[in-house]
Amino acid sequence: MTNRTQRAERRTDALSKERIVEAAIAILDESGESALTFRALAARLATGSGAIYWHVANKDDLLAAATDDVVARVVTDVDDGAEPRAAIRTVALGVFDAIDAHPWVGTQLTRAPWLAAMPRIFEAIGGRLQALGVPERAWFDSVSALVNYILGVAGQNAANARLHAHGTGREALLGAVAAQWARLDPARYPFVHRVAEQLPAHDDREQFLAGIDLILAGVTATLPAGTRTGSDGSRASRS
Amino acid sequence: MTNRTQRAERRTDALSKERIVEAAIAILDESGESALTFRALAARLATGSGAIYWHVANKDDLLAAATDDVVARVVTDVDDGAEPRAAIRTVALGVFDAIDAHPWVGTQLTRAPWLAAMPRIFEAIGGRLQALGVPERAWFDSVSALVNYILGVAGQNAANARLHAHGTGREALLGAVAAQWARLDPARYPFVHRVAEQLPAHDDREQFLAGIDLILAGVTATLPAGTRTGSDGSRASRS
DNA sequence: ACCTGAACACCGTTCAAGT
DNA sequence: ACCTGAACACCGTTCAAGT
Repeated sequence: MTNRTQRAERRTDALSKERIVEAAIAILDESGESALTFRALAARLATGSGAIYWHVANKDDLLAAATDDVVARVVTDVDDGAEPRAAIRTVALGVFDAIDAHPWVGTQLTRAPWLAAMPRIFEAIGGRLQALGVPERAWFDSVSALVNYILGVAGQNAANARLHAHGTGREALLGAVAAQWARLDPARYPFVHRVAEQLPAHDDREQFLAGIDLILAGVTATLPAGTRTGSDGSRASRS
Repeated sequence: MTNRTQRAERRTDALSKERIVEAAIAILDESGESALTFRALAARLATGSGAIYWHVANKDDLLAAATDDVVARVVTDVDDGAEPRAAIRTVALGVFDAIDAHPWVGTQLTRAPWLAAMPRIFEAIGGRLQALGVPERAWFDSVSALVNYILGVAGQNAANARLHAHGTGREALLGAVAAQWARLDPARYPFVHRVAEQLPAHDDREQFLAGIDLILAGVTATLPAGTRTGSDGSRASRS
């Protein structure tokens, strides 16, 4: 009987998967992916490194749980009544911003795409494709295209953030890449030369959205005749 | 004088960055990313681990060189006279197949996108967008969309390959994911449920191409009026 | 100039021992 | 049932010492 109440009144500092994941996210956000070690985690939780293994299978399991935590927060609260294309843009931007705030999420998403976070993204986007009038046989290819694009950007941003952590600022990084591209043989890399000029000034978030709009334009263009409704979503948004 | 000829007649087993990269690729292909250690590399090259550091800055440098090696082979030999859309598909498929054959390339490409391999892909695809009539202000966003999509798929494939290495076969993996998706609450994940059925039967390569076609359809759809030529590349290819 | 290999400062993970 | 922390089997990287 007393056991019962004791368990209910469990001290808040008792170890649990939730508290471990929470601490892991804090370390990842504060100090980056390389700072998350079982020793650092144990120190922050004031326990032994072995204790963590009682609640978590291994480091991959821990990272998967942390990633799912962040993604779940983003994907769920999107207005259900919104126009499908707008809703897809909102979801995609949500994932983009989440990775901007937690770059390690980008790394995880591209390394372990089958984890719990993935169905969340699939559902959030896929449901809207359906509403858009995309025929069922094209569903899978269409979500897949959008999600793979999002994951590609996620990986890039995470990689850039890794450099930022090493001291390089965003401008310095873009400048260095632009300079490297400008140094390539113009005869063999004419296109890269032209694009290099646009690189330092471009806005990551705007370019991300432009890509989403491009894919949505493709989805709309391949819609069965007579189903097309609303704008084609290809307008370059400037806000 | 004798030094001169001696250097020219250097034994083929002398250490060099090329030989190190070659050995690294062999280890990566034969035994996967986790098998590439400086100790294993030193053993294969019959030298000390420290010797490798004379020719290579660190492990990242080594992986970047190995990746560039593989990508360079793929991207260069694409027919220059081909129709732009067909050429883009060829380049994309080349990268896809390279990652299929060397999954570790996918990991690297998504982790270090600014490396030497990236301008190669940008040029190969961007040049064709130009030929397609895409206006200059849309170049950057368009290549970026295509390349990010390719990188997204690259990451996925690499992740899947990591599982394959751990013993799980492709069918078993797809089956497990499909089963996991089918177990989700149908009320909250209706779309995922429907798509789960298509998952085990789908062809990765075809789906990849479908995504490329979707983006190309979007590029075509947003082309200035009067510029559109040829097919819109949106045909769902079944072979 | 280039190579050797022991040593350093770490990791993730395990496990006997405790409560 | 849960926690402790030393120990194990690794890593990437460095560096004095060799040739």
